[in-house]
Amino acid sequence: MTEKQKAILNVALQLFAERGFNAVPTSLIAKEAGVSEGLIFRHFQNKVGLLDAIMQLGMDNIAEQMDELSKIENPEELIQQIMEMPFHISETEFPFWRLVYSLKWQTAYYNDEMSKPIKILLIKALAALKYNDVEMEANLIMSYIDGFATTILLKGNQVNKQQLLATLKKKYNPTN
Amino acid sequence: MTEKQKAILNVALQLFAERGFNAVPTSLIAKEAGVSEGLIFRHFQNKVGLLDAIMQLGMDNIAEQMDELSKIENPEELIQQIMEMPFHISETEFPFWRLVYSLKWQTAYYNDEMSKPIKILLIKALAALKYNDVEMEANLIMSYIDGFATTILLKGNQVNKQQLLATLKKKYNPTN
Amino acid sequence: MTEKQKAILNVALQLFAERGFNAVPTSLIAKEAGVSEGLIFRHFQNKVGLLDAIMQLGMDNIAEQMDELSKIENPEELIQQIMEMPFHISETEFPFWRLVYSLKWQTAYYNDEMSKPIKILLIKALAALKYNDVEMEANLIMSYIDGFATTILLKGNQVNKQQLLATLKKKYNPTN
Amino acid sequence: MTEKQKAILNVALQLFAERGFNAVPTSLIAKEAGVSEGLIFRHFQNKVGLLDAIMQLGMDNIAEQMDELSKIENPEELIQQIMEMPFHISETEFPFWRLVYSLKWQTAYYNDEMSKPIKILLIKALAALKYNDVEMEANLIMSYIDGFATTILLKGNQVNKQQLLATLKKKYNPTN
DNA sequence: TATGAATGAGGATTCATTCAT
DNA sequence: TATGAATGAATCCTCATTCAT
Repeated sequence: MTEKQKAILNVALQLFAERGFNAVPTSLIAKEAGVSEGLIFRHFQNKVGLLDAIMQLGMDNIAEQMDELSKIENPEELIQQIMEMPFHISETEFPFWRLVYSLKWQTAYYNDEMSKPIKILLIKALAALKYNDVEMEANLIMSYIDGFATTILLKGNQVNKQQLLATLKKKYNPTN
Repeated sequence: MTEKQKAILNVALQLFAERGFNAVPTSLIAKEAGVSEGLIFRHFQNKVGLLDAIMQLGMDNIAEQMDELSKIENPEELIQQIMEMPFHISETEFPFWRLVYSLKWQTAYYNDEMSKPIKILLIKALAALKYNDVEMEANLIMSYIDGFATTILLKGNQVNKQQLLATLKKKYNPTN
Repeated sequence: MTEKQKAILNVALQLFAERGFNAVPTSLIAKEAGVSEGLIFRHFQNKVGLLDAIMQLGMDNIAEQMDELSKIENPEELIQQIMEMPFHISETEFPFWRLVYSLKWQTAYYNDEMSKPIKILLIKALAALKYNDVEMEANLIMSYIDGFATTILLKGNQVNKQQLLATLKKKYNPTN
Repeated sequence: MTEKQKAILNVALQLFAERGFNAVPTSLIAKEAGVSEGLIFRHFQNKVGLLDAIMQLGMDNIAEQMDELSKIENPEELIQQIMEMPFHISETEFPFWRLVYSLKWQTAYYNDEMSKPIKILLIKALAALKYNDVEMEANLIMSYIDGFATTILLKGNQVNKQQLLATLKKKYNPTN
């Protein structure tokens, strides 16, 4: 991958995340990335192809994080870690996750591809803990996660992440 | 308000909610509403004006619900009712809430205007219960709400709302 | 049909006939017709839609001429008239026929839709004259017609049409 | 001429003949020929240069056929041979002749360069036969040729060439 | 109030062509 | 000789918006 390709992907991710996919013209991406508009199409076929490439890259990163999580053997610990995920999103990952969440609301694209692997891990851990309704409990936790992710991604530093997490930890106990 | 105005507002709401504001051309709204393209602009000035009108109408509805909530005097009961709000969104309100949530992700428009009155109510109730960090606790609950709203609005009937609510009720106790 | 629609159709026909469909940008059509480029697409959907409209109009005209021809009862006379068709193309019909012939060479579009009704008439007349191989004789005459049309449409007034027709008439006798 | 040059010329000829010069992007030629896009321009300067090279090659081939024809001393025989030319186009020459005929209809390029040498030969033969209006008779025959070429190049094997030629031979006698 | 023809700026995409390697 | 990344002008088309009726 050339430097210019990387520049396009980076700039497009930032802009899509900030303004939404449909609100960003390819001409702006080209300008901000310092490349000709034609180059976007040469490398990614069309605007959706560019989005696909961005999502693919992001999913590759997630795959690594998933690998880390799946190494955790204690189910309680695993559930805890999964619930804390939104709190550990790094600055560099913010744009990607903003994009993922904004796309959720446009039926046309990627709905919840992104969350499936997490849910599978969760279900395994919950089953190990002998929950009655594993599916429903997983839904509940996934909802929590979506809620925290929404707050953190949208409010940014308007909210004290560490304190919020502490409050959550006091309250939530997976085994009760 | 004429029948045609209502038709425009209805159709626009449905389409904006399904595809996102930017992805819906005014020409399509006109066609689906059975009116001329010009009429939209005569009534609402421009596309953003149409969105404003939709949001205003939605907020008027919420105001009524707020009035109901603010009549609850028991703070625990109030908190409970607020947390359950996403579970009580009626089918007819789905498009409006989908629109609200999708707009959250596009910095350009309405960020959280919509949630402020709820948060204020919540803070009052939490203060009455002598919470230490009222603001943080309110943030936590607002996150929960966003999470459940996301699940319910996006998954629709793929998820069993009643069961999910029951599971939540077992777990969550505002005073612990 | 508005004046502007007619202007677009006229200008497009002239330009397509002169330079070929693919070599004419819609921006040029708009400019020459004195309309905005958008109007072309509003009325004809896309560039091919514009071509379709032009062809449809032309075919409607031909239908009238076909009606005239089909009234001729004497088969020899009919064949004679058909063979002379290229010589009677009026100045105003030139662009249309140039377009028809130029499109023949681009497999993607209208191949010989245009000539079918003529061939059918021809076959009927030849059958009435008890030809052995009616189909083959029709092919021969259609080839002649294509040849004369090619000469007349491409050479314009470089060639003396009347004299050429006279020479042909001396030579060709359908019944020999 | 390298293999790659030949590949470019071959592929370009096929594509130009099938779809028309303007409808074929150089990128497609490069891809189908298995060469880089830049190579076309290194060898042929620009797209028109490529067309020129194709036409030149074709004309060189025709020159050979012209030499053969010009050896025929009997004028009646010569005229006969010229009229039969379209029937003797080999499969491999089809694309070239299709291209020649399609270009006739786009004023920008080669008009009838290609037919001039044939017409000269024809005029010589007709003069030898003491025709009154040699020019007009030549035009008539050239029209026939264009007509048969059109039929044969466009209808391909939908039409029985041998039978059509036989029918023509029965009918046409240059000296009547 | 309502229509729908018309506009023009801008959007995605294509394509001939250049150039560093 | 050959590649393929890169360009930028041009092309088809969309869309919010205006305006005469």
